[in-house]
Amino acid sequence: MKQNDFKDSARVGTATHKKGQLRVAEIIEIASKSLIEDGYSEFTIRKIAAKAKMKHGNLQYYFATKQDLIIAILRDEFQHYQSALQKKISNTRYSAKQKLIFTIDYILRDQEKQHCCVMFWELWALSSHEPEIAQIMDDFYQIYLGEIVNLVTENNPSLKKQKAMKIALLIVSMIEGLSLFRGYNKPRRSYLRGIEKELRATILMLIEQPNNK
Amino acid sequence: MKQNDFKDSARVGTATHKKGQLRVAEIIEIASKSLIEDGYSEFTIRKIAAKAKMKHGNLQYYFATKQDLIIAILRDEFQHYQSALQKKISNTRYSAKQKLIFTIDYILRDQEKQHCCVMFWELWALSSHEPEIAQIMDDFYQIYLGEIVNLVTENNPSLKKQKAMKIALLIVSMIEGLSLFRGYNKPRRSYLRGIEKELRATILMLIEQPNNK
DNA sequence: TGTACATCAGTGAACGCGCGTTCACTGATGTAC
DNA sequence: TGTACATCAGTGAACGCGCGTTCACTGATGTAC
Repeated sequence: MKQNDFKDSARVGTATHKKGQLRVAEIIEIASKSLIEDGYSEFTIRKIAAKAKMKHGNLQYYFATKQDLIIAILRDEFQHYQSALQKKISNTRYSAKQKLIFTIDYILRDQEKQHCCVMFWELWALSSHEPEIAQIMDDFYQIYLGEIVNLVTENNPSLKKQKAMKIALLIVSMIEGLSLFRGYNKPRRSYLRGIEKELRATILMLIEQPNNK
Repeated sequence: MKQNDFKDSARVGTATHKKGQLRVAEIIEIASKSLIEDGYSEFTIRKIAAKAKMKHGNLQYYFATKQDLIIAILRDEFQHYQSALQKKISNTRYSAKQKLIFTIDYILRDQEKQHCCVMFWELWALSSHEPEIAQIMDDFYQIYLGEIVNLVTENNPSLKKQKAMKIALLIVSMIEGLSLFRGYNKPRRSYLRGIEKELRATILMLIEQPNNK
């Protein structure tokens, strides 16, 4: 069997043996780190192979094209965010309000990390020219929004569904937009001091408003 | 005089004669269009020169390096946004509240355009690895925020400065974040219907809250 | 436990290509007199 | 108005480089008997 039969199959990046699986995970980790730290213009098969201390021919045994690799990274990354978020929210030890606050705080803490910020910013930019990446982005935000909608209705059951979704959308927009100002490496301006408290208060205000639809 | 004396000077992209100035403007326009439509990975000196129907040697007479060109595009672009915004806001025919609403609506309308969306998304991504671009981004948002702070305090003079700035920051974050959901080419989900009205109401609610700092 | 064999993992070399940049040169344009 | 000359604008060819991808091949590993 010639190697490019492998490429043509849907099994790209999905090794069957343990060694291969570890290798795939290793490549994804190193490649995503490289993307974050060096930026997309330094994101090349050859540079990543070098960082992973392997020949680039070998890297391409696992990921036949550069596109396959970047897709794999993003899929992996946002699956992690998704499950971390869901795990946080499904924790039943807390009241609805506590869960809301804890979730916001968790996202805000994550948002300060280089890895998280840059990954999202790259996702947003890449999605405008790569349909497959746009799909990953859409999938992620549908789930993210869905979780926030649940938190919103749990905190104010009187809200109609459409209203709750709009509120959730504004909350998520506000949080994502905030990353542009308080994310990694952004200047620490005075008005950022206590912005988290202000954000929490605004979110609660949004949720607790009477359903005047 | 050798040509690269020109490159070394600070006059890159600033032709002295009319013909050269027109050429610079033409290049910037074509290059920014190219960046928006084809994406950053297609953004090369040679491709842009071809689109401008000139030899790439000639393009490099005006912009000595690729970096110079992208910087010039972004500077030019965000200067336009800035002056358009300021022009909108400095219009004194309207009341404070009208100005606020009109400004929000103006930004939201702009946000639906491919050019605007993609330009911002590229800016956000590029700024995390290019200090000079990070500077352009910071400059722009400082002015943007400043204008919104003015609108906020005009609409509620009782707000203390730090509070007004926090409110402005949340407003801008919410608007910028919304571009991820209602921007160019994003799926038209049902909860997006009327989100503009919801946003306006939320912004007014934020501004009109008593100063309980 | 040993062995034969299929598949997996890794190597090394080559390919053609487009890239950014340099540079000597030419032709066009503006300006000083 | 004409002319000489400096500067501006544009050409064409070349450079070395790193890129993504291909492929024949080898060595390592797992599995069936």
